[in-house]
Amino acid sequence: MTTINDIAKLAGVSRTTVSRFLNNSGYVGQEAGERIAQVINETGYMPSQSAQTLRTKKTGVIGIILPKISTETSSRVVSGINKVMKREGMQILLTDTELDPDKEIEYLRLLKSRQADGIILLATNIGERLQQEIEAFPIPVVALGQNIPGVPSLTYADYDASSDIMQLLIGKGHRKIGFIGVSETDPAVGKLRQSAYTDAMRRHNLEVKESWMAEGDFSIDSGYEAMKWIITGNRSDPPDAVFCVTDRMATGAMEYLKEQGFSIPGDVAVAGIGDAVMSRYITPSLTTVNYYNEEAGEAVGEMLLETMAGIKYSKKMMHKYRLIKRDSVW
Amino acid sequence: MTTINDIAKLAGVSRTTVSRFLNNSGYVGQEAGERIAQVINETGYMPSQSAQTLRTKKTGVIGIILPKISTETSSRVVSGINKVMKREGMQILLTDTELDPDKEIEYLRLLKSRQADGIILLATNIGERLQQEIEAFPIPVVALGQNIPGVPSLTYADYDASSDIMQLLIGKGHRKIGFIGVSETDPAVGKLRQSAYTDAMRRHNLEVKESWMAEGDFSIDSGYEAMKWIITGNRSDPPDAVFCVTDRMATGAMEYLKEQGFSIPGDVAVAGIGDAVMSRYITPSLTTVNYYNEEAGEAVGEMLLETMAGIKYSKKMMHKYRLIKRDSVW
DNA sequence: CTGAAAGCGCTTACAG
DNA sequence: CTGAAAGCGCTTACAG
Repeated sequence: MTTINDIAKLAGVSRTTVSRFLNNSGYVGQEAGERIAQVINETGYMPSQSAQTLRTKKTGVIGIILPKISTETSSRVVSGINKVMKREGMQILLTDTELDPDKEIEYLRLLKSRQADGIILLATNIGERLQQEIEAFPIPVVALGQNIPGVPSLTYADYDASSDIMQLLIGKGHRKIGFIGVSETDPAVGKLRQSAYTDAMRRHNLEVKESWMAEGDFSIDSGYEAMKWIITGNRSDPPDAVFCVTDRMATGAMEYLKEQGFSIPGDVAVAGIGDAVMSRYITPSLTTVNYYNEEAGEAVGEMLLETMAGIKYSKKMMHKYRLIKRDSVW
Repeated sequence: MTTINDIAKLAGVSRTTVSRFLNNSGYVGQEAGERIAQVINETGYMPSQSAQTLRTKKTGVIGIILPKISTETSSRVVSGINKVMKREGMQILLTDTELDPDKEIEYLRLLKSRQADGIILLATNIGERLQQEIEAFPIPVVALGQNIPGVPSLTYADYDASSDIMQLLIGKGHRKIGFIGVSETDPAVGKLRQSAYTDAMRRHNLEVKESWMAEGDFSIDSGYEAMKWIITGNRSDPPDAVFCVTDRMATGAMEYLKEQGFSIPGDVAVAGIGDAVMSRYITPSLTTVNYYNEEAGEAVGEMLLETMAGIKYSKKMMHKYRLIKRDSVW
């Protein structure tokens, strides 16, 4: 590999001058500059990132910690983050916890060792240890999707969006509303969305039956199983609507309902959250809420940039969302 | 940041010894080792990657060049690659060309400057310049999805899979088969799949009507428009089946057909390629072929590892696939 | 306008 | 079993 020394020699100047030329810092004589430019061109020289990093402490890389790489939400978010990082000439280092909370800490450390300039964390839980780790962390961290104390966080409007869904369902006359959620260890998706459900039911004096509530694990299959469990357990008194905290689980739930001959939304209305592409094309199309994940990615990217620039206040923001009424709810 | 010098001082040894301890190279006294281990633990010390890289020329990072980040195929592939790279303790640097061929070269150079240990290229085209760039490239490159001359490549069985689809359609008695493809600048998806279509038609002495063939751009909408164009242009003699080279375009095509009151597969059978999750849940469910993208990602990851290990033969492999018969074809 | 020198944090012969 | 020293490829005061 050609180094800055080779360039200097070939151009007949010192490497100091080459460096100045490269970084556009300080004066470089006209003639010298031209010779350097030429040599660089001929050799296809590229400065060594690791040497630069060692000196400047800047890698030009930010790390993203994702719960799961191959998910529609993740890829939309990454796409948004990528958009702003590209603008800044920064690269992205992807990291995937596969939903294992321990890995969140592990990757935080890894990214530290790789000297990421900043980190975007899409946490699924926010335990003690995680918070401690971040507190003493030498690298700017921002969170997306979960509110982490002391960390600039961009969250989705989980409670509000869920309330809107419930409002819609109740407004349409549904009284017996089931719920398919996920584990409450996930504050945003698990707790918040469920609270919105129970709060809405109570606010309208509707019965919250334990047997109408089931828990899935984000997968389509788990939605199918959850729906099955609810229906099987309430043969005589099935719900007439079901709120699923995720489009994928809603898809599974619909699959079961259709198999069993329930008409949607005639017998049972169904609503989800997330606006997966699929939701528009299944039959009936799914009523859901769009979280503008890509824009959220951009926004959290900007937050990170600001934080990296030294703006230290702990910013909390909630991202916009939009209720999308389709055919699975009348 | 704590450095190896801090650790050495705190443990009362030289940094040479700490380095040996860290890398498990050469002898380290029992007692010294224990002290070092302790100090490292207390400080949470992590060696600086850039310093290590500068010395060893290994970054532990591989680059992936993707046509588009937020796509089901991409995320499956990345997930597979990630699986094997994680095993090797390597990180992934993601790069997204947004379907711009110039960026393929740009990112190749970028990854060179970042000293990626290897590169996996998911090209969409394979122009002159790209090949030249790779030829003189100092870093191992492998390709997925396209066969690049002189480069170890793992390709999908585009021709065979498409032929199978056509065989199925023809076997079911379809004679007037339409085609929705993509630009032929894409050798794999554009050319190969189309060749399989025209070859199959000719082999069975079926007419290949220009007006039954349309071109989309991978998007659902473009499938919709392509189908519309075909139907509109053939009012008196519409095809009774259509082969779409992509599930997303097939989804759009079905959407249009359903809107227009065609029954699927009664009036028009539809088939795609890719096995998007969605394909299983739309109505009717879509006949398609599964390319095992995640496994392909693993396989190409292994190919890269081998290439990095110095195995230089230009390996060409074709990945397995599976025809999935569902309800959009009788 | 330009260069010599120090130093970033490691690893690796080499010598003991 | 351990350490001193050189060097990886840069950038950045500093001096001229």
